[in-house]
Amino acid sequence: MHKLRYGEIVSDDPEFIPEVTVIRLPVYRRCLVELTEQGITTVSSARLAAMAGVNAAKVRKDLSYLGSYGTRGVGYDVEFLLFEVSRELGMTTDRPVVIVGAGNLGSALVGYSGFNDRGFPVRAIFDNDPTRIGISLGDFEVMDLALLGEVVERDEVAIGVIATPPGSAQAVADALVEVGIRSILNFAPCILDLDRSIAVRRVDLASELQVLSFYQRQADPLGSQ
Amino acid sequence: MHKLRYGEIVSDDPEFIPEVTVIRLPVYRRCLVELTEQGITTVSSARLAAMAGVNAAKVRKDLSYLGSYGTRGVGYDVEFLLFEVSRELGMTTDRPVVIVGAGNLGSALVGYSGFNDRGFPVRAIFDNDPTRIGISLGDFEVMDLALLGEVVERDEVAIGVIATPPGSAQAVADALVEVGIRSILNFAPCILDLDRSIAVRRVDLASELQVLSFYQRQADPLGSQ
DNA sequence: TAGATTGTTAATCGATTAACAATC
DNA sequence: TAGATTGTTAATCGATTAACAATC
Repeated sequence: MHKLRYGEIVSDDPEFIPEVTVIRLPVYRRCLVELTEQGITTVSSARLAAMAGVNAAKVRKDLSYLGSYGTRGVGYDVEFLLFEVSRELGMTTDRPVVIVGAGNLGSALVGYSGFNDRGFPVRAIFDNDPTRIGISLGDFEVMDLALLGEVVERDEVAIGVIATPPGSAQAVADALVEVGIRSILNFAPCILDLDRSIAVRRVDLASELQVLSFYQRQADPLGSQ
Repeated sequence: MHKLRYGEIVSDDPEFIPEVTVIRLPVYRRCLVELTEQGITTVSSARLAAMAGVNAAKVRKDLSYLGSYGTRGVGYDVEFLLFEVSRELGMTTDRPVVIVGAGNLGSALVGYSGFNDRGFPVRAIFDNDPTRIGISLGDFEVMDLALLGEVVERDEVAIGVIATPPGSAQAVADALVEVGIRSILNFAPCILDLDRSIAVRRVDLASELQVLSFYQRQADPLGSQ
């Protein structure tokens, strides 16, 4: 079977799911979890759309990429759809995570329960600064980056999180790929140059604030010049 | 003058900049900062594109929304373009920030230097849990959420950051809007229901991991079922 | 002048959404 | 059966990008 690489465009492949749809799947999933908690067993595309903040046609189109999981005249079975979306997102198995960079952000992420709760258990946090190695952060002790390969192999780590300053991010990314990591979540404000087969998601907190700042300036141009 | 609201589509307005372009401006800005640090004074769209990980036509198109700041046959003056992009992003003035929610994530964000460094000084962190109020976090003491309005007015706070569990996020968002905040960065994994005039950016760390998990499952379907 | 590179147009591509037949 | 709602098609909309005249 042909295996899709991250970013590869094969829109006539029957298994192809557009990236914009993939990005919305976690939103739908969260809505379905909420419905389950409320004891609601069936949901229409209109209701799911209202919860997710999108329109109903988009929900139906997005879900149709996964299969025909709805029932005409009725809607979607919440439990079944939640299972299918979770499966599509590869959440039937845990994906262990390591964090590189034990500064403010890394220290926070290592203690962030949202990862563990959703099937992404943190296995270790690394740094290359001798003054940081050995420090205790909750249940973890900051490890020497030199031990990365060992931990990744031992704990079958699937995802590397980069929480270093931008200057070190590329070297860390290369090191992660070197030891076999294929998926990277990058918090450093820089663009990583990696093989197209490596999946990278970037989260840039300052960029988000800058986007808000842009719209604030537009809304009130005089007060902000 | 007609003032653009967040999300309002007025593509024939000569001042209109597509949101996709706005989202890329911080990336270009960071590249320009890097070029400045390297002492490079002129840059072509091709070089800027390579740094930003996009294509040159997109760079030129994006920058053309801001004005004609390049010189044919030469390129863009780095310093001048950096100034113009920064101005467009409303970065000529500081935008004070408050954080609501003093859990793991909020505690980390309050100490994250990336905010302060880029013109978004954190002014306070709030919680409504009596066991957290009064706790010291670096330079800050966790404040009672009841004092939100007072601080926002006194410090002319521009942006509210929500770092609460999803269950409290909507109430916190309503409280922020109530005291005059028009821009919100939401870390809670939920969709906020707010007036369209309020600019909201959502950062969902678990969603990002789920997207990576999706592509990992596609790359290796057998090992991850 | 010759070479380089922008700014912009127009073509292409992909995403969104309205509409409706299928069907529960 | 009548009403509801999906799944999918086709129309629309917007974003990307190739191409090139303008011009430094």
